[in-house]
Order: sequence, then structure tokens, then C-alpha cells
Amino acid sequence: MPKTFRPTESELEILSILWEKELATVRDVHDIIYQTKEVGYTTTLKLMQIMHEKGLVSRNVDSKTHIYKAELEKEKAQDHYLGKMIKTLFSGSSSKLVLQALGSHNPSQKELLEIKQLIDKLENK
Amino acid sequence: MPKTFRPTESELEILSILWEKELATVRDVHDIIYQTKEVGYTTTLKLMQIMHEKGLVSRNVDSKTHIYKAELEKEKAQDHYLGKMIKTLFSGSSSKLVLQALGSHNPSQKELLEIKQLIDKLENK
DNA sequence: GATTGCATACGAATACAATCGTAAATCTAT
DNA sequence: ATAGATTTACGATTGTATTCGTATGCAATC
Repeated sequence: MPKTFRPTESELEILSILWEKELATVRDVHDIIYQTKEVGYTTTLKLMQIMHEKGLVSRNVDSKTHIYKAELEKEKAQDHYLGKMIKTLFSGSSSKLVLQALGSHNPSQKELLEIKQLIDKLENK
Repeated sequence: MPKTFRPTESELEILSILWEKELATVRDVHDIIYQTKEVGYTTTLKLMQIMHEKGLVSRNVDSKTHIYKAELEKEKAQDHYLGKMIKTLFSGSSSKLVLQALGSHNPSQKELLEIKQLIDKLENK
């Protein structure tokens, strides 16, 4: 894991694409970002170069077109931001966050079942 | 609600204090922030003035010492960031977020019960 | 082997957030 | 009413993220 934990907003966007695709070129990433945001190719390139310096991503340089890969684990980032959110937005209570998330982002029956099962497991220990 | 939805990191910190205290002076807010962060009084002041310009807070100016109040609803901010997080960190699935939150930020038995009750309610409709 | 297209590298400009110093206004206590 | 403390206002600096232009390299195609 990189020492510098601090993906910026744009870096997070790139990371989320890399988490999804596992491996990707700058072009791949840029094309996706470009769908929602008019930004130059070299901007995305530069960002990914900086992320490489920071250790947030690694890259394979064998061919001319570099292939990138996320180095920060998704779970690490999830925990980090979850914790932060719980602290500043939900008065330190994780269940408040859960209640709000369940209330306003309606999950399917199947998902609700999964959650119930986890709760049962947590209760019995 | 303010049009400019975009509290920065520091602004969120201030908002969270205002949500908690309902009403507060710059000094009140600063004293709390100062406990964890060595920052000058005028820095906090300036931030709150900017937030006022943006409409994130309102203030009563009757006495020399102004009294501030959050204008952005806590629930609005919660939903906003929750949605953002679900999108970029949890592949769009709110239940994944819930599972992760429950798993790594251990809630009490009482909280678990509350969550179960909400789930029951959601299932029966 | 010249031209074209697409890639990287990198400096520089721009934009925005955060920090602080200083001055002026107001209040408090002597 | 004066001194001292506390507050606001505000400009200026610093720091950091974002954006882009331009140079350069490489490979395929004509």
C-alpha cells in the first residue's frame, strides 16, 4: 500500500475505473471519463503519471502504450472514506449511515436478505 | 438550499460542528477545531465568511459577535456523499456499502436491532 | 524514407483552497 | 475616557489540484 494515502477527487475517479477494468491504458480511462466530462487527453495522462509517482497505480511499460493497474486496494479506500463519512456526517454512528443508505437508495429484496444474514452473524458472537 | 453544493473538506468540518451545536460563534467553532488542528483563529473566521458568501451558513449580526447557523441540511449532504461513494467506491450498489460498513465498524446490538426493523419495514411493501 | 497518427514526457498556466497578518471596530473593565 | 482584549474585514501569500500546450518518439502506411 502506498504511504501517501490521499487520492484526490479526480484520482478517485480514475481509480474506480481501474478497479472495474483491472487493467487499462490511458486511452481506455480517458474515453470513459470523456463521456461525462470534456477534458483533454493529456490531462488524464498527466493525472495518471502523477498517480504513478505517488504509487497509487503501477504500469507495464513493455510496449509503447503503457498499461495501468490500481495499486491501492479498493477495500482500503472504502474503509477510509466510510470512516471519514461516519465521523463527520453521521456523528460517529455507523448504523445511522446504514439506516440512511438503506432508506434513500432502495436495495433489492435479495440485497436485503444478504444484509439480514450478515446481521445475524454479527449478533451471534 | 444553496445552489453551490460543494463544501470543501474544511467547510464540511465546520458544518459538522454547526449541525451538532445548532448555533455557534466563530470562537466556538474554532476552539473545537483547534483541539485537533493547530490553525489560526482568522483562518477559521475567513472560512466561515466564505461559507456565508456561498450560502452554506447564515449568521445573526445583531451583536458584535456573530452567531452562525448551518444552512445546508445535514440530510442533503449525507445523501450527496453517500450517493457519490456508492457510485465510485461501491460499484453503484448500496447494499455493498452497507455490508462493508456493518462489517468493519462494529455496531452495538441495539443498533443492529434498529437496522433489522428497518429492513423488515422495507421488505413488507 | 517521408508522412501521419497516436503515444509519452514535461513545463507552465490556471484555478481553487487554506492560511495568515494587519487594521479597524466594538466591547469591558478600570 | 482610556487601555486591553476580542472581534470582524480583507488583502496577500502559500499550497495543491487541475488543465493544457508543445516537443518528442515510435510504428504503420503509403
